[in-house]
Amino acid sequence: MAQRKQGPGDRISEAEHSVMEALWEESPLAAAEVCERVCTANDWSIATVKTLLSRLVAKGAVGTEPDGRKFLYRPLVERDEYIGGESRRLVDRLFGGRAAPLFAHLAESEALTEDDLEEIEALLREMRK
Amino acid sequence: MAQRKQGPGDRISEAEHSVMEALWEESPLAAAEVCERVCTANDWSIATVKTLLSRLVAKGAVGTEPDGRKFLYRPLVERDEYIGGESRRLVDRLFGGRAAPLFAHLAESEALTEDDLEEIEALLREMRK
DNA sequence: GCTTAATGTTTACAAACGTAGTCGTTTTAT
DNA sequence: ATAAAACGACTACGTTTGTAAACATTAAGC
Repeated sequence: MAQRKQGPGDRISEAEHSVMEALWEESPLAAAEVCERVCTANDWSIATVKTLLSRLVAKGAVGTEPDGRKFLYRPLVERDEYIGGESRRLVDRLFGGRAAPLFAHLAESEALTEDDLEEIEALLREMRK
Repeated sequence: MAQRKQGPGDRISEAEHSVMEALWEESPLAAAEVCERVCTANDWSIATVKTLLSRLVAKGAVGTEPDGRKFLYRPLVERDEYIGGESRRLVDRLFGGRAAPLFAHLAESEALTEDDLEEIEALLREMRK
Protein backbone atom coordinates (compact mmCIF):
# COMPACT_ATOMS: atom_id res chain seq x y z
CA MET A 1 0.00 0.00 0.00
CA ALA A 2 2.57 2.47 -1.09
CA GLN A 3 2.48 5.24 1.39
CA ARG A 4 2.04 8.34 -0.67
CA LYS A 5 5.00 10.60 -0.41
CA GLN A 6 4.29 14.00 -1.86
CA GLY A 7 5.89 14.35 -5.22
CA PRO A 8 5.70 17.48 -7.35
CA GLY A 9 2.78 15.75 -8.99
CA ASP A 10 0.65 16.21 -5.90
CA ARG A 11 -0.40 19.76 -6.39
CA ILE A 12 -1.97 21.77 -3.61
CA SER A 13 -5.31 23.11 -4.80
CA GLU A 14 -6.49 26.63 -4.22
CA ALA A 15 -8.79 25.81 -1.35
CA GLU A 16 -6.13 23.66 0.20
CA HIS A 17 -3.72 26.53 -0.12
CA SER A 18 -5.85 28.66 2.19
CA VAL A 19 -5.51 25.98 4.81
CA MET A 20 -1.79 25.84 4.27
CA GLU A 21 -1.51 29.58 4.80
CA ALA A 22 -3.15 29.21 8.17
CA LEU A 23 -0.74 26.47 9.11
CA TRP A 24 2.25 28.39 7.85
CA GLU A 25 1.16 31.29 9.97
CA GLU A 26 0.96 29.13 13.05
CA SER A 27 1.35 25.46 13.72
CA PRO A 28 0.64 22.92 14.85
CA LEU A 29 -3.08 23.52 14.92
CA ALA A 30 -6.13 21.35 15.49
CA ALA A 31 -8.81 21.23 12.82
CA ALA A 32 -11.10 23.45 14.83
CA GLU A 33 -8.36 26.03 15.20
CA VAL A 34 -7.71 26.03 11.50
CA CYS A 35 -11.41 26.57 10.99
CA GLU A 36 -11.32 29.54 13.32
CA ARG A 37 -8.80 31.19 11.02
CA VAL A 38 -10.22 30.35 7.62
CA CYS A 39 -13.86 29.36 7.85
CA THR A 40 -15.45 32.78 8.04
CA ALA A 41 -13.22 34.30 5.38
CA ASN A 42 -14.05 31.52 2.94
CA ASP A 43 -17.53 30.84 4.19
CA TRP A 44 -16.68 27.24 4.90
CA SER A 45 -18.02 24.79 7.44
CA ILE A 46 -15.76 22.83 9.72
CA ALA A 47 -16.54 19.77 7.60
CA THR A 48 -14.89 21.40 4.63
CA VAL A 49 -11.76 22.14 6.60
CA LYS A 50 -11.63 18.55 7.77
CA THR A 51 -11.82 17.34 4.19
CA LEU A 52 -9.12 19.72 3.04
CA LEU A 53 -6.84 18.72 5.88
CA SER A 54 -7.32 15.04 5.06
CA ARG A 55 -6.47 15.65 1.46
CA LEU A 56 -3.39 17.62 2.40
CA VAL A 57 -2.29 14.80 4.65
CA ALA A 58 -2.91 12.30 1.84
CA LYS A 59 -0.81 14.45 -0.46
CA GLY A 60 1.97 14.53 2.06
CA ALA A 61 1.83 18.30 2.39
CA VAL A 62 0.72 18.22 6.00
CA GLY A 63 1.71 15.96 8.86
CA THR A 64 -0.19 15.01 11.97
CA GLU A 65 0.72 14.34 15.53
CA PRO A 66 -1.81 12.87 17.93
CA ASP A 67 -2.84 15.03 20.85
CA GLY A 68 -5.27 13.14 23.01
CA ARG A 69 -8.02 11.92 20.72
CA LYS A 70 -7.43 14.66 18.23
CA PHE A 71 -4.75 15.56 15.78
CA LEU A 72 -2.52 18.52 15.47
CA TYR A 73 -1.64 19.42 11.93
CA ARG A 74 1.59 20.95 10.78
CA PRO A 75 2.91 21.76 7.31
CA LEU A 76 5.45 19.40 5.82
CA VAL A 77 6.24 21.60 2.87
CA GLU A 78 7.60 25.03 3.52
CA ARG A 79 5.92 28.10 2.27
CA ASP A 80 9.01 29.14 0.40
CA GLU A 81 9.15 25.86 -1.39
CA TYR A 82 5.53 26.16 -2.36
CA ILE A 83 5.51 29.72 -3.59
CA GLY A 84 8.78 29.10 -5.36
CA GLY A 85 7.26 26.22 -7.24
CA GLU A 86 4.11 28.09 -8.09
CA SER A 87 6.01 31.14 -9.24
CA ARG A 88 8.26 29.07 -11.41
CA ARG A 89 5.30 27.26 -12.90
CA LEU A 90 3.70 30.51 -13.86
CA VAL A 91 6.84 31.99 -15.31
CA ASP A 92 7.42 28.81 -17.28
CA ARG A 93 3.91 28.56 -18.56
CA LEU A 94 3.31 32.16 -19.47
CA PHE A 95 6.70 33.63 -20.10
CA GLY A 96 8.79 30.78 -21.40
CA GLY A 97 10.70 30.60 -18.16
CA ARG A 98 12.03 34.14 -18.42
CA ALA A 99 11.25 36.41 -15.49
CA ALA A 100 11.93 39.66 -17.28
CA PRO A 101 8.76 39.54 -19.38
CA LEU A 102 6.76 38.92 -16.23
CA PHE A 103 8.33 41.93 -14.67
CA ALA A 104 7.68 43.97 -17.78
CA HIS A 105 4.10 42.91 -17.74
CA LEU A 106 3.57 43.79 -14.13
CA ALA A 107 5.23 47.12 -14.72
CA GLU A 108 3.11 47.86 -17.72
CA SER A 109 -0.12 46.90 -16.05
CA GLU A 110 0.44 49.29 -13.20
CA ALA A 111 0.79 46.39 -10.85
CA LEU A 112 3.98 47.84 -9.46
CA THR A 113 3.70 50.48 -6.80
CA GLU A 114 6.36 53.04 -6.08
CA ASP A 115 7.25 50.99 -3.04
CA ASP A 116 7.67 47.91 -5.18
CA LEU A 117 9.98 49.75 -7.51
CA GLU A 118 12.16 51.00 -4.72
CA GLU A 119 12.29 47.61 -3.15
CA ILE A 120 13.25 45.98 -6.38
CA GLU A 121 15.91 48.55 -7.05
CA ALA A 122 17.32 47.89 -3.63
CA LEU A 123 17.32 44.16 -4.30
CA LEU A 124 19.11 44.69 -7.55
CA ARG A 125 21.78 46.81 -5.92
CA GLU A 126 22.14 44.17 -3.29
CA MET A 127 22.61 41.47 -5.90
CA ARG A 128 25.16 43.51 -7.77
CA LYS A 129 27.35 43.83 -4.75
CA MET B 1 -31.05 31.29 -24.52
CA ALA B 2 -28.42 32.96 -22.43
CA GLN B 3 -25.46 33.05 -24.64
CA ARG B 4 -22.50 32.58 -22.36
CA LYS B 5 -20.35 35.64 -22.40
CA GLN B 6 -16.97 34.97 -20.84
CA GLY B 7 -16.82 36.43 -17.41
CA PRO B 8 -13.73 36.37 -15.22
CA GLY B 9 -15.37 33.35 -13.69
CA ASP B 10 -14.79 31.29 -16.80
CA ARG B 11 -11.18 30.40 -16.28
CA ILE B 12 -9.07 28.96 -19.04
CA SER B 13 -7.63 25.63 -17.91
CA GLU B 14 -4.08 24.58 -18.43
CA ALA B 15 -4.75 22.31 -21.38
CA GLU B 16 -6.96 24.95 -22.91
CA HIS B 17 -4.17 27.43 -22.48
CA SER B 18 -1.92 25.43 -24.78
CA VAL B 19 -4.55 25.74 -27.46
CA MET B 20 -4.83 29.46 -26.83
CA GLU B 21 -1.09 29.88 -27.28
CA ALA B 22 -1.33 28.29 -30.69
CA LEU B 23 -4.13 30.63 -31.65
CA TRP B 24 -2.35 33.66 -30.28
CA GLU B 25 0.63 32.73 -32.36
CA GLU B 26 -1.45 32.51 -35.49
CA SER B 27 -5.13 32.79 -36.20
CA PRO B 28 -7.63 32.00 -37.44
CA LEU B 29 -6.86 28.32 -37.56
CA ALA B 30 -8.91 25.22 -38.25
CA ALA B 31 -9.02 22.47 -35.64
CA ALA B 32 -6.66 20.30 -37.63
CA GLU B 33 -4.18 23.15 -37.90
CA VAL B 34 -4.29 23.71 -34.19
CA CYS B 35 -3.61 20.03 -33.74
CA GLU B 36 -0.60 20.27 -36.01
CA ARG B 37 0.91 22.79 -33.62
CA VAL B 38 0.03 21.27 -30.27
CA CYS B 39 -0.82 17.58 -30.61
CA THR B 40 2.64 16.14 -30.74
CA ALA B 41 4.04 18.35 -28.00
CA ASN B 42 1.23 17.36 -25.63
CA ASP B 43 0.70 13.89 -26.97
CA TRP B 44 -2.92 14.62 -27.75
CA SER B 45 -5.25 13.28 -30.36
CA ILE B 46 -7.23 15.52 -32.66
CA ALA B 47 -10.31 14.60 -30.64
CA THR B 48 -8.81 16.24 -27.59
CA VAL B 49 -8.13 19.42 -29.46
CA LYS B 50 -11.68 19.47 -30.74
CA THR B 51 -12.99 19.15 -27.21
CA LEU B 52 -10.73 21.88 -25.92
CA LEU B 53 -11.74 24.20 -28.73
CA SER B 54 -15.41 23.58 -28.01
CA ARG B 55 -14.93 24.36 -24.37
CA LEU B 56 -13.04 27.51 -25.19
CA VAL B 57 -15.84 28.59 -27.49
CA ALA B 58 -18.38 27.82 -24.76
CA LYS B 59 -16.37 29.95 -22.37
CA GLY B 60 -16.31 32.78 -24.81
CA ALA B 61 -12.54 32.77 -25.06
CA VAL B 62 -12.50 31.74 -28.69
CA GLY B 63 -14.74 32.71 -31.57
CA THR B 64 -15.55 30.83 -34.76
CA GLU B 65 -16.18 31.78 -38.32
CA PRO B 66 -17.49 29.25 -40.81
CA ASP B 67 -15.22 28.38 -43.69
CA GLY B 68 -16.92 25.93 -45.98
CA ARG B 69 -17.99 22.98 -43.91
CA LYS B 70 -15.45 23.68 -41.21
CA PHE B 71 -14.75 26.37 -38.67
CA LEU B 72 -11.89 28.69 -38.24
CA TYR B 73 -11.09 29.54 -34.65
CA ARG B 74 -9.70 32.80 -33.40
CA PRO B 75 -9.01 34.06 -29.88
CA LEU B 76 -11.47 36.48 -28.38
CA VAL B 77 -9.37 37.30 -25.37
CA GLU B 78 -5.96 38.77 -25.91
CA ARG B 79 -2.86 37.16 -24.63
CA ASP B 80 -1.94 40.25 -22.68
CA GLU B 81 -5.27 40.24 -20.94
CA TYR B 82 -4.87 36.61 -20.04
CA ILE B 83 -1.33 36.68 -18.77
CA GLY B 84 -2.08 39.89 -16.93
CA GLY B 85 -4.95 38.23 -15.14
CA GLU B 86 -3.01 35.12 -14.32
CA SER B 87 -0.02 37.08 -13.07
CA ARG B 88 -2.20 39.24 -10.90
CA ARG B 89 -3.96 36.20 -9.49
CA LEU B 90 -0.68 34.67 -8.50
CA VAL B 91 0.68 37.83 -6.98
CA ASP B 92 -2.54 38.30 -5.05
CA ARG B 93 -2.73 34.75 -3.84
CA LEU B 94 0.88 34.23 -2.88
CA PHE B 95 2.26 37.65 -2.17
CA GLY B 96 -0.65 39.66 -0.89
CA GLY B 97 -0.80 41.62 -4.09
CA ARG B 98 2.71 43.00 -3.77
CA ALA B 99 5.03 42.32 -6.67
CA ALA B 100 8.26 43.03 -4.84
CA PRO B 101 8.15 39.82 -2.80
CA LEU B 102 7.62 37.84 -5.96
CA PHE B 103 10.62 39.47 -7.46
CA ALA B 104 12.63 38.84 -4.34
CA HIS B 105 11.63 35.24 -4.44
CA LEU B 106 12.59 34.76 -8.05
CA ALA B 107 15.88 36.47 -7.37
CA GLU B 108 16.61 34.33 -4.38
CA SER B 109 15.74 31.10 -6.09
CA GLU B 110 18.17 31.71 -8.89
CA ALA B 111 15.31 32.05 -11.29
CA LEU B 112 16.74 35.27 -12.63
CA THR B 113 19.40 35.07 -15.27
CA GLU B 114 21.95 37.76 -15.92
CA ASP B 115 19.93 38.68 -18.98
CA ASP B 116 16.84 39.04 -16.87
CA LEU B 117 18.63 41.32 -14.48
CA GLU B 118 19.90 43.56 -17.20
CA GLU B 119 16.55 43.69 -18.86
CA ILE B 120 14.85 44.58 -15.64
CA GLU B 121 17.39 47.25 -14.88
CA ALA B 122 16.77 48.70 -18.30
CA LEU B 123 13.05 48.67 -17.68
CA LEU B 124 13.49 50.42 -14.39
CA ARG B 125 15.62 53.11 -15.94
CA GLU B 126 13.02 53.49 -18.60
CA MET B 127 10.28 53.92 -16.05
CA ARG B 128 12.28 56.44 -14.10
CA LYS B 129 12.69 58.67 -17.08
C1' DG C 1 -24.16 6.16 34.05
C1' DC C 2 -25.91 8.67 30.30
C1' DT C 3 -26.27 12.35 27.18
C1' DT C 4 -23.81 15.55 24.52
C1' DA C 5 -20.14 17.69 22.27
C1' DA C 6 -15.96 17.13 19.69
C1' DT C 7 -13.11 14.59 16.27
C1' DG C 8 -11.40 11.82 12.72
C1' DT C 9 -13.24 8.70 8.92
C1' DT C 10 -16.25 7.59 5.23
C1' DT C 11 -19.34 8.71 1.91
C1' DA C 12 -21.60 12.08 -1.29
C1' DC C 13 -22.20 14.71 -5.12
C1' DA C 14 -21.96 18.29 -8.62
C1' DA C 15 -18.72 20.89 -11.50
C1' DA C 16 -14.41 21.17 -13.88
C1' DC C 17 -10.73 18.85 -16.31
C1' DG C 18 -8.01 15.71 -19.17
C1' DT C 19 -8.49 12.72 -22.68
C1' DA C 20 -10.83 10.63 -26.24
C1' DG C 21 -14.42 7.78 -28.89
C1' DT C 22 -18.80 7.63 -31.69
C1' DC C 23 -22.21 9.53 -34.86
C1' DG C 24 -24.15 11.94 -38.54
C1' DT C 25 -23.13 14.56 -42.40
C1' DT C 26 -20.67 16.34 -46.10
C1' DT C 27 -16.87 16.58 -49.24
C1' DT C 28 -13.56 14.49 -52.08
C1' DA C 29 -11.14 10.99 -54.51
C1' DT C 30 -11.62 7.14 -57.45
C1' DA D 1 -21.60 6.60 -57.89
C1' DT D 2 -19.59 4.95 -54.14
C1' DA D 3 -16.21 4.64 -50.64
C1' DA D 4 -13.24 7.03 -47.83
C1' DA D 5 -11.85 11.01 -45.39
C1' DA D 6 -12.85 15.19 -42.77
C1' DC D 7 -15.45 17.72 -39.61
C1' DG D 8 -18.42 19.38 -35.88
C1' DA D 9 -21.63 17.62 -32.27
C1' DC D 10 -22.52 14.60 -28.76
C1' DT D 11 -21.29 11.25 -25.48
C1' DA D 12 -18.08 9.08 -22.24
C1' DC D 13 -15.48 8.34 -18.31
C1' DG D 14 -12.00 8.56 -14.76
C1' DT D 15 -9.88 12.18 -11.69
C1' DT D 16 -9.60 16.38 -9.05
C1' DT D 17 -11.79 20.00 -6.67
C1' DG D 18 -15.14 22.38 -3.80
C1' DT D 19 -18.24 21.72 -0.41
C1' DA D 20 -20.35 19.17 3.05
C1' DA D 21 -23.24 15.58 5.58
C1' DA D 22 -23.43 11.03 8.04
C1' DC D 23 -21.21 8.02 11.08
C1' DA D 24 -18.40 6.05 14.68
C1' DT D 25 -15.85 6.82 18.70
C1' DT D 26 -14.55 8.99 22.68
C1' DA D 27 -14.20 12.53 26.21
C1' DA D 28 -16.68 15.43 29.30
C1' DG D 29 -20.38 17.33 31.86
C1' DC D 30 -24.22 16.43 34.79
